[in-house]
Amino acid sequence: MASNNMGSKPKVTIHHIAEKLNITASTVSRALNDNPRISEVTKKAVLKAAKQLNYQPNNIAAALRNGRSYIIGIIVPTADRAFFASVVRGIEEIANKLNYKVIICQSYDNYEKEVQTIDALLSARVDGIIASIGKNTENFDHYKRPQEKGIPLVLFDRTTDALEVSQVVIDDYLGAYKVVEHLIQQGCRRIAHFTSPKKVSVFKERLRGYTDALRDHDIPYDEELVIKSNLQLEDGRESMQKLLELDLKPDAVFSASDYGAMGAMQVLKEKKIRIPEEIALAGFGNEPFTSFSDPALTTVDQFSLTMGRITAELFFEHFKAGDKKLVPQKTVLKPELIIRGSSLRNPSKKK
Amino acid sequence: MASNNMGSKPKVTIHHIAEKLNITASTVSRALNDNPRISEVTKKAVLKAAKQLNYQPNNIAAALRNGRSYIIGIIVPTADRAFFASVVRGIEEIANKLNYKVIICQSYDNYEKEVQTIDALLSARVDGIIASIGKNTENFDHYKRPQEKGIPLVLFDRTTDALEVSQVVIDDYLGAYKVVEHLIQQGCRRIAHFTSPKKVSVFKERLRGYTDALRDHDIPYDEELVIKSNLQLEDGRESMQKLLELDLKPDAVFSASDYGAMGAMQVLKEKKIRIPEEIALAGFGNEPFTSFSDPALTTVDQFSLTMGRITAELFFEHFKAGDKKLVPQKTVLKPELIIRGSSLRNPSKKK
DNA sequence: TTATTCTGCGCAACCGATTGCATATTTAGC
DNA sequence: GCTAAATATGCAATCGGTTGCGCAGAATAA
Repeated sequence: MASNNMGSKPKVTIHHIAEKLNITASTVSRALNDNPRISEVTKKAVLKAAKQLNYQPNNIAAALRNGRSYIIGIIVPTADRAFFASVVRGIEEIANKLNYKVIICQSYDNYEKEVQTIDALLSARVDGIIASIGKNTENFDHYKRPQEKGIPLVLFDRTTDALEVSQVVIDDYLGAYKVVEHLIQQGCRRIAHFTSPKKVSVFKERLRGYTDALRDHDIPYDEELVIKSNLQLEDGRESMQKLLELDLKPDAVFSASDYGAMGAMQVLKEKKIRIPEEIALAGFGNEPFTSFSDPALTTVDQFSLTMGRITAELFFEHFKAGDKKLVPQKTVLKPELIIRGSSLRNPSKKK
Repeated sequence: MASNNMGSKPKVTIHHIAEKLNITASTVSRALNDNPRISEVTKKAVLKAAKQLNYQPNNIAAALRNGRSYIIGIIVPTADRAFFASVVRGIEEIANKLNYKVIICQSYDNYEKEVQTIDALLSARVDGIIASIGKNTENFDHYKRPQEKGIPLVLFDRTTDALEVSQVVIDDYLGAYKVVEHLIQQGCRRIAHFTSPKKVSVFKERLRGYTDALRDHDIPYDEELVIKSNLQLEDGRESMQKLLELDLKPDAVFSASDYGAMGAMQVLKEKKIRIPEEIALAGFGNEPFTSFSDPALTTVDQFSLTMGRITAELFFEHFKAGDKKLVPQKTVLKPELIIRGSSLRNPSKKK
């Protein structure tokens, strides 16, 4: 009855189990792994002894021997934005089912940090990396390193075609196109757009969707309606104010981020400009708050949870393929336009 | 020039570096760790060779040898709620500075999953665990295991006093008290409260704050004004509807969660009941969306980022203390009342 | 009865880095 | 010029499982 775990670390290993049962560690190891070459009797005895001794397997030792850690690394710009948090959740869900754990790393959109993180994950001997590239990253060499080391890499959302890797993105172009088309259908003709100066593909694609939709509906592109900023709440406010100073004011604003749209909404409400009658509003991302504003914000849903799951699944495909490298694959998810009060000029339609 | 990393795993180890330089692995190891017993000349040579060979340290091997993984495990109910995401971010920030990585695990408020997670983290040989207890957990034995194994554990937010562990919480009681006091000052007398039936301390504390504030201001406690639910958006809607069916309707609602409050707000707006004139509203948590609603929601900020940082710092204190176990310590953060339009009946005050 | 195939388990090397304890070579001390 | 103290590096064990190979004894086949 007197257990001798007095200090702090009992450190029970398979050798202790072996000793207790007068067998070898090999047998214990095989028994614990349910190896068919071990008799049922022995297996039961081992399991029992393991429980009695309060044995805790040491994955580190196993990982060293097998070269497999059962951990995958995730790199996101920030973990506290709803979109990334959901993607991470989706990834974790799938990973867990396969007995994998995930390490979360945040790059904070910082290039150096991103490079270091790759290195750290490689040293931690993760079995693979799933990442979303930081806003300020323009050189992608560090993303080549995992592949050189033979560990799979999959990118999501903020990706690049400069790398030969599989990626999961939503069709930002299509999402933006749908938004603008919808605004046009609502009767808007001077549609402004908030975009980012950064070379991030998602914003470039949204801008392209915007311009193409205009063109396809014979609406001239007006440069002064396209405002570049960091797309945060405060930026949205400033951008909206700039627009209101124009001689020819817009009758709609499509922001490439929900935060920017919220900023615009605040300004419009302060100035008692009616939404959507005078100026319609739409964002992108379907952040949770968009459904709570008044009017609720029209936006584009990115299926973040789904994106996480699909990314993880794609990752494991590559992982299982192992050496016989799969051809990089680009999965494009269809976004969904969420029409809400901020852009719906004909509420009578709502029966 | 001809590198031979043709297959997939070059597997460069310190032995290869040693071989190349005609020294031993011991020396390489010491050189890489900047051990003073190694000459500068050798160190430089080692570093150079390491770079040439594209050497990647294997932390797993080091972890096995030193019994330190430089990884800490975090258990949260869900990673995609703003509050937890921010706490995680705060923890990660501090951990990273000390060269630690974090593994995120989600319990999904599921007891079994929580137990399994503890076990998985223990097997992964994390250097410590930081956790927030799931809603449905009523037996805490699994949280005793890390301590038995000598690895530190710190709890945050959803904690329990049934365990001898350090914890970081906000003063839910005080936060609730302040909210109710504020509502009373705004002239409200029939203040309803949305709470949870679960045995989670945070909700019990908020309820206590509510009742005490009423008592201290000589307002009778009315049981029919306290509605129990899961506190999500839909629950908030239902609860609000119940309240509106009362003979004596409330003139304020204090929800223990922002989501519940938003649900209530939706119902009130649909019924054209003016907020805050007829019914004032307040939530708890300062979720990002609370500032975007119209009217913006009065709520309580929990300083989630700060909580994460403090939790991590407390954790590392314990970690450094090591065997000489520190006395469990409870850090209570002061929450901040954020007064917004949903409860401010005297806007003239806003100069 | 002898040859062959299973079964069940032990032996020992291995994964890659770390470190206490030598050992060899200088440098310093007197 | 000889011993003591540094200095720089090597040796070998260790962390805790895992696994290819081998070897008994039992079961089956011939």
